[in-house]
Amino acid sequence: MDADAEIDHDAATPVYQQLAEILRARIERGDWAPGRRILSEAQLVQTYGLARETTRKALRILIDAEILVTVPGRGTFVAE
Amino acid sequence: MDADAEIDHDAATPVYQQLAEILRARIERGDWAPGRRILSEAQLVQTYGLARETTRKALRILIDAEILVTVPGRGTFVAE
DNA sequence: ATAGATTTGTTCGTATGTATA
DNA sequence: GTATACATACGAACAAATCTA
Repeated sequence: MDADAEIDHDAATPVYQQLAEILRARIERGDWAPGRRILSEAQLVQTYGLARETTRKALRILIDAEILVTVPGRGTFVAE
Repeated sequence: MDADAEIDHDAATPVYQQLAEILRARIERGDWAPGRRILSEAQLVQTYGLARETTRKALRILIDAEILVTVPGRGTFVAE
């Protein structure tokens, strides 16, 4: 999945997996350095035109992979 | 929506839309004149028994309609 | 002058209901 | 029937701006 790819609602791959791969690619590309805060859930919802739950499902994948860390009230950060 | 109406959690209309209409009616009735500060979010939460997010969603509708204006640290005001 | 309270702004956490593929 | 996706709603915490004692 390319970092600049857009969400394809008709694709066989679930939307939340697509978003997870897009974000993973953006992090690998260096859009956000380790320790930096990425887009908020609300911003991701707006940017990619998805529901919040779907966005969170994508984030969950990267959190489980220890690529991201979330901090309540602060945001979501690239793991260091 | 009447200015004295109460929130109906079982109605088809979302709660935040109900509150927006109640507040719109109260403003039209003259509960607060243009330029005056309305209830704070915390007071609205208490008065109508809603979550803050729901209250803010109602306010957002009236802000987008240019009926209300918010000022950080000061409050929410009727547009002039 | 500053410490605390108030108020809006932002953010993640959780749960439920509905619709669709 | 299950997984996916969206919308709504409540909860909790942190932050910044403003006002007051």
